[in-house]
Amino acid sequence: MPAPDAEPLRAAVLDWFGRHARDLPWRSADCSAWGVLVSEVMLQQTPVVRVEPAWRAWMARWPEPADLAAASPADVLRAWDRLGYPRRALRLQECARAVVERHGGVVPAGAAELLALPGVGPYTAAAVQAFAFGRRSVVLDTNVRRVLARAVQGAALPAPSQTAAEVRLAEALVPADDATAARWSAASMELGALVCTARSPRCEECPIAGMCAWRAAGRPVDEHAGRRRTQAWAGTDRQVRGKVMALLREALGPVPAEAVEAVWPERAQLERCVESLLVDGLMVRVPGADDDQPPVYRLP
DNA sequence: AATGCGGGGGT
DNA sequence: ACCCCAGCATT
Repeated sequence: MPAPDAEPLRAAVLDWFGRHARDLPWRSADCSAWGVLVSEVMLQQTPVVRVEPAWRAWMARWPEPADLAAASPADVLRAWDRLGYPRRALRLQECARAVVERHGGVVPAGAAELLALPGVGPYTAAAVQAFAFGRRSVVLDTNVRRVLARAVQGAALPAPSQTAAEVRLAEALVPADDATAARWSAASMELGALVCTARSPRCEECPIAGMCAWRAAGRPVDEHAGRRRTQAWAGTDRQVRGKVMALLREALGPVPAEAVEAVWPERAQLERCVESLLVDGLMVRVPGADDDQPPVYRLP
């Protein structure tokens, strides 16, 4: 299964990348390693088009780890705005503080040091090594997984969860030298993002259509279809938490309990969500002045 | 290995 | 309506 024709495949993708790579700000030659790390955390489950303006504003406001480390969490959460999963914003600030405390304010280049940072997992650590430091690493995100599933494995889509076999395959395809490996990582991701897309792939524009196992097999349907149930959204705790966070972000000051309760009619669910937001450190409860006065809530 | 965790845009 | 998006932390 490890593609016998790895070299032509890599060459075609790298050549295509040279002509079609997007001009994203975190790819700029003068972007700092911290800028790359910030972009990667923002891009964890949030599309590029929504991250780009947020990243520009964020980096203008807090250009160095020490700047973000010194900010108030409330400001951080407001600047995060609607990027989603606001716990990531808190982790990014914890990450900034860890970089300052453990590494003197300089983003580390080693895999172990990167993985030890809050909010940094296998993907992000590999991405920072490649894109910030030009080092060889195995960058295996949803885009690369899909490209490899189709081109090499002949499947419509990768398995719901990442397998060890996928990591081995990806590893086998990464070029040996640092510079080419880093460029391959960006190129294979970009191909998945722009051409080999999940929904309606543009095979007619694909530089490796001629060597694609999925296309050669007649583009069979997804074998995991039906087993991919999406998480419901309407009425979930995630939706309720999102409403509470939106209220707190937009408020100028502390919010009365009554206003928090107004965002959702089901009392028990709202209480559960408020408690979880408190546990997550995404909000703070300030007791009322009197014992029988209701509390107020604010961002941390 | 499974779950929980936002929010918006494309199809 | 449904699906997807440069995942991570926790259980």
